[in-house]
Amino acid sequence: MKIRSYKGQTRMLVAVDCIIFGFDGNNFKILLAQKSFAPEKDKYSLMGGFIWAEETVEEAAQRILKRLTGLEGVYLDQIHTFSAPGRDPVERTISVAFVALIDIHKYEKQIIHEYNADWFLLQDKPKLIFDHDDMVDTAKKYLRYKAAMHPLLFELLPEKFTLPQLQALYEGLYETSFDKRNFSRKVLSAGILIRLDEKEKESSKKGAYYFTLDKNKYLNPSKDFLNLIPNPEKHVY
Amino acid sequence: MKIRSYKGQTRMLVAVDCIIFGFDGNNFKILLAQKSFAPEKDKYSLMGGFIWAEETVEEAAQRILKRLTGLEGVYLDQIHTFSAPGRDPVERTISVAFVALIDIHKYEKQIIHEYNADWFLLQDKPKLIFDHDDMVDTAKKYLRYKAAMHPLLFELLPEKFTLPQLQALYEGLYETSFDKRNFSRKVLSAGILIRLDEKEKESSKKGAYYFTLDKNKYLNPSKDFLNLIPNPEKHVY
DNA sequence: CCAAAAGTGTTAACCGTACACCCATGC
DNA sequence: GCATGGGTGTACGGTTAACACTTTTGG
Repeated sequence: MKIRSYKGQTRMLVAVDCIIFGFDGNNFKILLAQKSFAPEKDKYSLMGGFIWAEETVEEAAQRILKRLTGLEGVYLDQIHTFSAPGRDPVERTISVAFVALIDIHKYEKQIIHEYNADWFLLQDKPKLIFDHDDMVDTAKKYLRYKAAMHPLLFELLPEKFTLPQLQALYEGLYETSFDKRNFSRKVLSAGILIRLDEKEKESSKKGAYYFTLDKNKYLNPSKDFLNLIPNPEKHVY
Repeated sequence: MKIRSYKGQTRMLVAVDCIIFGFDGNNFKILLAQKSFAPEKDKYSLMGGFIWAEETVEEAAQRILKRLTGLEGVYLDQIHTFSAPGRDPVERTISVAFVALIDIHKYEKQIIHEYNADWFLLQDKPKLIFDHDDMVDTAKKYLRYKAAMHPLLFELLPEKFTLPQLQALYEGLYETSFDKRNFSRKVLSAGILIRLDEKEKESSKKGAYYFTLDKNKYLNPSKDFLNLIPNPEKHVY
């Protein structure tokens, strides 16, 4: 007997939802969409959508990000699949959650209004529909966990950035503050930054040197572990 | 306009697959099932199944483990969702992969033959159907990654175990060997083990003390990070 | 000249690793 | 009594973290 079909099994909708993080220089932000139709009209949700018949969940997430930000090749990590039977009251839907990290300056303008989307401070985002608040919690934990050892937060910064900006980014994620001498020594000893001659002069009289990522070393890291966070057990999970 | 249904979207099957690890005292093993029906007859696969209409993927994984091992409350981590459109040639199926850690001595007997299941040495498992080899690779990486900092490998050992057994377990996972003096100092300083008076005398004349987990401290770890692996960057990812 | 932020060096504590010998027992 | 595996302590080196002053320049 050859099985050519799986009879009697339940088919269901499969969606992806993206927790899109940005950093404005001082605070972590998250991109949320306001639903324009019932039954969730005016409520906020993550950016998401159903997956199509001929694409993977990763492709679906990239497609949705392209549509909402105009951006291709966004940094994406699949983090968890949410499957409670009642999570979408309309119809059973499984959702695969992704963390997306984008440079907030590049995409800010095109998005807002076009899709009813808005950046929110992570700490005062509105309550979201379905289990999207759980997804955001999971994403925050994931990001803290992974960033303690992997250099992925650079995805949130522009091409050129200063050490004080980078430090503010880490301090924002872990809601703590670091000694700047130790921080700069550590991050520079990782050997993935190149100092430019140019200085950023907006936020101080003296000006801070711009740095840029050494793409070779970043993409082929000899040492994937950064350890920028002292005492990770204080902050991670 | 109220939306009461999602029209025009593709419904699909959702499955779970479990990468079930065991440790026989010397080697890591993995539990595989031999398919008894076409079109994959005689080929090996992971333990899995479709999820039902009224359960989460976690519940489905527990249900399948209960059926195949008789065991409830097995240690389970959701690791990744596999969604390539052609991964199951019969019909499009999304699969959520789980790592399961079980005490091989407890469940060995009931399983074998009942479900055409068998333990294989991880290093010489047969080729598996679909993308199950990818799942096993992902699971191995996940386990190395997580075990470097979290005390989860105890799930693979019986109630009572010796330090040499515990060390062999870690050495097996990372395919390396550790200095036993450093290893025992580290693991004991974590404060989650209780030494019993009893000794294990099978594998040596002198006998090795049995230890057991301090459940309180294990379940409410003050310090979740073990750091049993020196130079994690050598071994992890 | 003063305020504000950037940049830089030293020291002490701790952690990680290497390393070697004695112990207990069954044969 | 000897072979086998179990158990233990020390010392060195590297890493981490704590700490304060000088530099630059716009106003």
